[in-house]
Amino acid sequence: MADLNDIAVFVKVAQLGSFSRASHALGMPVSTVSRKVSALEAELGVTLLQRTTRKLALTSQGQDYFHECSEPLNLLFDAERVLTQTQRKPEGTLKISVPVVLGQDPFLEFISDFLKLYPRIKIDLFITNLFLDLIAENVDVGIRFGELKDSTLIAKKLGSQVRYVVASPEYLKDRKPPTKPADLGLHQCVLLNGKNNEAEWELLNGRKRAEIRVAGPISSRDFQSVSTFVYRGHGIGLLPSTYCNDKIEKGELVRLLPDWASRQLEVHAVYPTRNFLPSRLHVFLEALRAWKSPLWTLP
Amino acid sequence: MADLNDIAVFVKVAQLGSFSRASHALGMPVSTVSRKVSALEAELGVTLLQRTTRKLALTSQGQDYFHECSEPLNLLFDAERVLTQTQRKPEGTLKISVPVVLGQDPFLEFISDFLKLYPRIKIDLFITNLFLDLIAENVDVGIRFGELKDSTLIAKKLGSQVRYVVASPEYLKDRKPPTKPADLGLHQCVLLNGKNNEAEWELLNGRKRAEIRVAGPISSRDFQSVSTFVYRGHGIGLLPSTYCNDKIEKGELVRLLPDWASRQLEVHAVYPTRNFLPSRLHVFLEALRAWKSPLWTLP
DNA sequence: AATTACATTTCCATTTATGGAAAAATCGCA
DNA sequence: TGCGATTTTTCCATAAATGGAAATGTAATT
Repeated sequence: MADLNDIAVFVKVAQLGSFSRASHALGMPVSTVSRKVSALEAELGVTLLQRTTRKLALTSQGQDYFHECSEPLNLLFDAERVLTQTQRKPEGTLKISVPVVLGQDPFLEFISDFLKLYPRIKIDLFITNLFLDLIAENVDVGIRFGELKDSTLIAKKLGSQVRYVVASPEYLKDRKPPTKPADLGLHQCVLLNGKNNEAEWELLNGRKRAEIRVAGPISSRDFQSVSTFVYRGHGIGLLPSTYCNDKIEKGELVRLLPDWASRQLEVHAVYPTRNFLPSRLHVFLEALRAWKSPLWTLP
Repeated sequence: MADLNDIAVFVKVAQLGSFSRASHALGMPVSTVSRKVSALEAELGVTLLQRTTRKLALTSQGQDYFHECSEPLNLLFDAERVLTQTQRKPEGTLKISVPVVLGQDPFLEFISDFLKLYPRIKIDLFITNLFLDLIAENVDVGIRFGELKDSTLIAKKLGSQVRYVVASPEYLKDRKPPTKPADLGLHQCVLLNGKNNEAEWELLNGRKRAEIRVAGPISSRDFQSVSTFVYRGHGIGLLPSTYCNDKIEKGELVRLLPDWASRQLEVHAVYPTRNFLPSRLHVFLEALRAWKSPLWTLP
């Protein structure tokens, strides 16, 4: 196939009816314009332009070819303009994947505020605990708790989360509080993502580690629900510190086994490697970094 | 603007989902494909392809850009295919300009035969004695009698024409035949393109030249008509030898002043300079060269 | 877990394209 | 008719692109 840049040059010459004017318009020397048009004619085996040093006319084939090529070239130019404009402006669709625990008012409010700040951005939100291959699923960014698996993604740390063993005074009123982790097995617990309303809790105390099988009457998939049931005395919970600290201070919750806590989880925003970050992703990451989430503490 | 060839390469990679397959399809080394796609991304400031050495996926912007560019590139490819196909096959429209004297059955029959031979060719015929600028008027080919003026045209000699002074025996029956050119002024003459039924005839006899003002009752614009009136005894005519020789041999016409004749006119096919002759023009010129025209003798 | 196969990226010698200047040609004006 | 202005074409030193080989990295297989 002919050199596409030569075609664009030819079209510009045909439009302006002059090699000189075309060279000005294209920002290239007249000698280059001349050579490229001649090269195109040679490649096609067709005379497109009838020319002397002072006169220029399209041959009938040149006219046909010019008409056939003008529109596609305009479309290509438009495609580039739209692409680069979108890239530079915070606009377009962001596909975001977050775990179910984030699918709550605090995060939804954050998203709402973000969209009010950037009205040209659209959000396509996946709230799932399933592992998503961000590249294959064409997801722009995900939020991940805990260890990261996919090393081809870029990770930006958002914060960290530690969880405490807590219960309401009401729950504890008629009960003997646990004095060691194993005692939890004797208690009703409110679970996050329990299986058959059972779960394994891993607790650390310095170098000491305990794994306890716990059970309870209620299991839910997000900390909002879980914490509400804990607050209302339905059992002991293992809640992020951000859900507890205020209430513990106010006496509305009691921290149990205070020397023990969950393993500290790192929270990251992850996204596929890109040489050029779209503006919309860039501003989203910045907003995310600044957000005081109830689910993690800032670094 | 981005390098259009880079765009075409990107589109092929996106289509085939592989640099290697794209390099085979495009007949270029994989290193070139890689570099061109990277160059395009750099120029646009956008990551179009998400890639590891084993995985390739379009970013959402890459997908959009791919969809925007596929159709225009196909259109450009089609335009080239149509152009080069038309160039190689005898098809398309031929614009032909001929003087009025050719606008007769013999030439029209020639054109008819030509079109039957090449049914895909179309003829746009100008029968005019006006001088046409072939380039400006986008005329493919013209037939010219006499000296050529436009040096930027290519001329192919078709033949030559000389005209004789003749009259029918019927006309001469009761008249004294002319014995020198000046005597023609005393006779009725049948004119070609006369003004007010008068014309100037230039006759040569070796180095001798005579210019005679002649007049007559009939003037017409083509040799078919003129010769018919001469045959029927309406006066003396200055007819192309090709119209006379047979009839002179048969005694149906009498050549007068046999030492004198018109200046010899060269007949050419002329067409604008072209580095690449369309097939349709090429075959037309060959047919014209081979045609035994009543208006000129072959070289 | 290690190795192999295969794909993409990078490097460098060679080839090709470019841009500026000069040559050539044409048209308009005096 | 001749000259000057302007445009296109050609030439050549320089810059950039290319293609092949090697390097790098990833995924599949053993």
